[in-house]
Amino acid sequence: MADHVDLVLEQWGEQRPDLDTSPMGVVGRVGRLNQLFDGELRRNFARYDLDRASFDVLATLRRSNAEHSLTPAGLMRSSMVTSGAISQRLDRLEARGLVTRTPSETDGRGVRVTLTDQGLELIDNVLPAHLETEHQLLAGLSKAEREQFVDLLRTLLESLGDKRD
Amino acid sequence: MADHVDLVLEQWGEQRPDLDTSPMGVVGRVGRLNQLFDGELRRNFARYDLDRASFDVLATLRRSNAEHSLTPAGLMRSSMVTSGAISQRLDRLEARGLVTRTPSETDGRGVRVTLTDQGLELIDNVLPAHLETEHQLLAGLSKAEREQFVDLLRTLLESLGDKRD
DNA sequence: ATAAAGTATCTCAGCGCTAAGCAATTTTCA
DNA sequence: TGAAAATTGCTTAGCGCTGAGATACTTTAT
Repeated sequence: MADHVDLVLEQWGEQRPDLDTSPMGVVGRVGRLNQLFDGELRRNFARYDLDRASFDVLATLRRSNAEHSLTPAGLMRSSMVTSGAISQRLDRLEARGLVTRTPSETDGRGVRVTLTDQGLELIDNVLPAHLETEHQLLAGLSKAEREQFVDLLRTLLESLGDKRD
Repeated sequence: MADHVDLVLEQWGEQRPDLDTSPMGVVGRVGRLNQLFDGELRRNFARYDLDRASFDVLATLRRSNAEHSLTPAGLMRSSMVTSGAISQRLDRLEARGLVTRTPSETDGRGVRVTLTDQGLELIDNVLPAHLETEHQLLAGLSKAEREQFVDLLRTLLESLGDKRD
């Protein structure tokens, strides 16, 4: 009947009854949920010597096209981190032989990042367990509730300018 | 009609039509939403030389009780970070004169963290703008949708063991 | 009374990210 | 065409967090 954020809002009601702290009920819960998700997902990744950052790169390459390749800029847009973070992620993955970097043929500045056979094998091995974990994380919601939830999340994301890039 | 995650799911549908990737529609959006929230909130905090971590500590102390004090362990439970992180956060806040650390009178191991007058003034100054920012971040949802959203978030958090501590 | 287990807090090495800045290349547009 | 602006990818200093471990104190159990 009550989660941690309910307690937080009660406390605000006592100490600062003049403020409308209800927005925290949403923003706070989204942050907390994200942290709980993250902790649970990390356990799976660790079994393959992966973290969420590496997984994101490998998964993005895997789904992008049949060649499993993309530019660093493309990876950056998809993952919402800075270009420096992408460079470093690629350094690590390249050192492990999971991706390769080759110069673009059409753009002298560009690089093409491609999943190696080993990288492809790894991500395809991780994926089923990852999806099963995510599935279990959502077990507390009925199918109808999950759909409702997705609709609300999408509405909010769109209102904040989240786009298909 | 479509956000970034819709594109992601389309791509998975093309490259791995055998997998049920629908859980990503929830988990991915929660992560993305959290990052968008975070970026927007940071702008406000920066105006007061704060980050989200410092704000969380100050706000937790502010709402906890009339003395605005708590133990490091209490702060840790509330914020979902490790004890090391709390120690370092307190180091910074103490150096800025926003909180004090005094030995507990009843427990030789314990410490009581208290908001200074300056800390109290700062957090009370930041709060209204912070709430206004959060309010605007949620402007894309109607009142009814927001309530629905909160209910779903709470249901999910409870199912994951989120408690009132 | 005392040993063992538990708790509270802190320290620190290692890690990944950001922010700022750089070099190289491509695009824009007067 | 040529200069300015934009884009691409990289480097690096600085920062905050985690994870492991240390210290000191308290509680539990015998």
